Amino acid sequence: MRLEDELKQKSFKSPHHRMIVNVMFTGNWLLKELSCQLKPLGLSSQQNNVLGILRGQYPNPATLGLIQERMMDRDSNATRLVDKLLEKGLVTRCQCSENRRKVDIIITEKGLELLKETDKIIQGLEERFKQINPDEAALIGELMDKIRDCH
Amino acid sequence: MRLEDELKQKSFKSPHHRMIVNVMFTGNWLLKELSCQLKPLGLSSQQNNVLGILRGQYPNPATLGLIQERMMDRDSNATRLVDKLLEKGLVTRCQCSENRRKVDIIITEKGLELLKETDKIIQGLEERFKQINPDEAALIGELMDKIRDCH
DNA sequence: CCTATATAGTTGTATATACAACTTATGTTT
DNA sequence: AAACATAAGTTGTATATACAACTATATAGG
Repeated sequence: MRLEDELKQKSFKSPHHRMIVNVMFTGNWLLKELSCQLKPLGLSSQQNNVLGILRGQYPNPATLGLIQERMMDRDSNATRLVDKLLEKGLVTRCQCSENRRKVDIIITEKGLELLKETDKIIQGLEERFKQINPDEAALIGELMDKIRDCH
Repeated sequence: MRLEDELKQKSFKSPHHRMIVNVMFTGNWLLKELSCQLKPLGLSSQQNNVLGILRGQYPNPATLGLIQERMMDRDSNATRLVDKLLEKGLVTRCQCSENRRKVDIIITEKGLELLKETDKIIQGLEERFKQINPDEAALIGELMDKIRDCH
């Protein structure tokens, strides 16, 4: 559906205005599609994001700082996200012996297993977008980079 | 900055995967840019969104239902958003006499004045994206529509 | 009419988010 | 080595969000 129909709005002031609103709207739309599919697994999109980062480090530990700088949404509270994952047994956490200010966080076997499920969800999402061909997908990616490159 | 550098990640599994992550990331990034500029005016982006919808109806009233179906984020609680705007004197609210289940919400003069300020902010944002030319902006808009058009 | 159903908002609650203040540990000066 | 500064996490709190349950009004059927 066109953005104008989604928002029941006749038009936008300029192509740039329409672009800004549409990227925010579509980003949020995508996030909700994803969240809603992750929910049955008991994961929020942010928790899934953290798990993915931990898998990237596996079998090495990650610190909260490392997690934070790689998260999609930097402002959220990594400590409490990790708390949640800990409760579910998806990660382990212990004080780093070399630098006791740091905490070492490692994804567990159970966490890795769960990620296999979420991988399938992401893959399902990708397949849902087959009306977008790979060239277009790449183009969209480049254009997004370009939007953020405005200083 | 490229998405890979933002997230300190080497690569993505496919152009589609990169697209999905990049649209979510960039949408959120845009939202924060906007929110952070609206904050000095004491408005959240959602409150600004509602005010804009009310201006679209002005001088006619809008009901909560109408607001809800036009909001960028439909799941948020329109009642409480309007409460906030009411506290700030930016809207009036009264029971609709023809159908007493409905409430008529109208933007006040003060609300209209404030929107002039937020218009400037949006315009400022648009100008920040001058590295994107109007054709590209239009293209991005169309591609966003296409992403959501996947049934 | 009286009951059932649908509509329009409101309220409650659990969770999440944003931001600032606070600990604790390490590094740096003098 | 004491004092100060910085770094890495944690905690507190106010606000926001998501979802479900609830209230009040209106419409429709028997």
